[in-house]
Amino acid sequence: MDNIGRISDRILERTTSYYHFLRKMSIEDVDYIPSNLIAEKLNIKPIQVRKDLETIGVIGKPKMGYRVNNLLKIIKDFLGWNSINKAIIIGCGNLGQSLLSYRDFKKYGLEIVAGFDINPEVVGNKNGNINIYHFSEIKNVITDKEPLLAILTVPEEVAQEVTEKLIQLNVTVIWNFVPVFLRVPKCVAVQQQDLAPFITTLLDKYEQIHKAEKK
Amino acid sequence: MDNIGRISDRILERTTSYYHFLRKMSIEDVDYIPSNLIAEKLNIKPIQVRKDLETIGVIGKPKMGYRVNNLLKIIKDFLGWNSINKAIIIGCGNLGQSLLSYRDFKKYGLEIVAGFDINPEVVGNKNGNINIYHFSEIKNVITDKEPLLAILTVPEEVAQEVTEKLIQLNVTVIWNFVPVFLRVPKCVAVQQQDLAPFITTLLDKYEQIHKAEKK
DNA sequence: TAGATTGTTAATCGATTAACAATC
DNA sequence: TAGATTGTTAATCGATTAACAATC
Repeated sequence: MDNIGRISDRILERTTSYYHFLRKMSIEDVDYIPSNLIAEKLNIKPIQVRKDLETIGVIGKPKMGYRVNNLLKIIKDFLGWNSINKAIIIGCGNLGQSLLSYRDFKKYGLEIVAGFDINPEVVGNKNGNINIYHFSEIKNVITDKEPLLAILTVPEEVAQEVTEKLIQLNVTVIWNFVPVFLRVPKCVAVQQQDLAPFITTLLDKYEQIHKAEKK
Repeated sequence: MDNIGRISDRILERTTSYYHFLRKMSIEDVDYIPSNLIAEKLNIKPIQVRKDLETIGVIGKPKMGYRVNNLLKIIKDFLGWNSINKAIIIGCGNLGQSLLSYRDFKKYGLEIVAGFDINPEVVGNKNGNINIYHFSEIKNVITDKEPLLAILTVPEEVAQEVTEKLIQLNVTVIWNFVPVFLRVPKCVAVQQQDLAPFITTLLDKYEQIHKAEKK
């Protein structure tokens, strides 16, 4: 998490996929792995793997490849998975609940410390050991828990309003799962989490394969 | 959905965000909008907006900008949101259920036609009007409904096994929400849906803003 | 007509790939 | 030593940005 700073999204994505693949290799007790094997499995070029690993700061051994466990350690560090940041979830409907109960966020540097909703059927419940508070209590909970970021999973109609409340309470890092455009000042970091483009990408991949087969 | 075919992910993402923003403008009865206004709101350069719109195939009017409703129509078509593809969801735990109940997939070209699980508490239930079947029935249901793609939301341990079953049943388009590396033949289109890199990106954005403020 | 904004052509920048020398 | 694979330096490619002419 040091030398990040305008690292391209593409490297981050590839690095995450290296991680998943290497974890598999580690479980299978593979000790060293060469770039061309990683590349082959992930369907990219070996030179790209080597370039990425260079960026990440891994050193390999000629003739051997890279040490799997070393790689895993450095990747985790590079992706910031070794430091934990506190998050709250606003909106505990279906999606909010499923993120609340996703235990693995901790692996990826995130700890969910509270949920919020206004539905009386949900408020007061616990998901694991995470309390779901009424949204009106948000000020106190934020003062208490000091979360760095908020995950937004509210209905479209209230997304903007909730965002403004968050900013007012000094939560300026927002992971927005609502498919809606948020107006925020420049000091606020918003990550728009939209599933829609992935559907298009996936169907496009399918068409490409289809086309190639016909030839 | 015509001239797609190796359109970059970056354009798809930006186009989706144009869509959300323009929908807002449309609701506010804005008729024409110039590229520099879109750019300003989305924090990018006007020339990039114009280049993207050119790629998408929109024609604007000098001095006026682009007609919002026309833009929305063309973007929807470009992103393939006007044709509907059938999908099944494998694994109806928390995440699977929340995807099942996400009614808006239809807007983005996807219709969920069935869910599958092995948990007796879940099998036989309905989510909206979508049945959840036992995984053992998958062959019949696929024959019946003919889905193009499968959404994978199963536990890590069984992801590979389930994938192989799907391929065997000729479902070769897979949207994988399981943070695990899948081995598949080249004729299968997999979209790895990993949330982890977005956390890193978001925290990175935050740090960049922080750094900039200090100066 | 003058001014604003598009659309096109060219320049720049960054990311990917290639070539090859270094090293185990 | 010979061979395989890394790491480095250079070439290519694609995406972004700039400059400006076309047009309403």
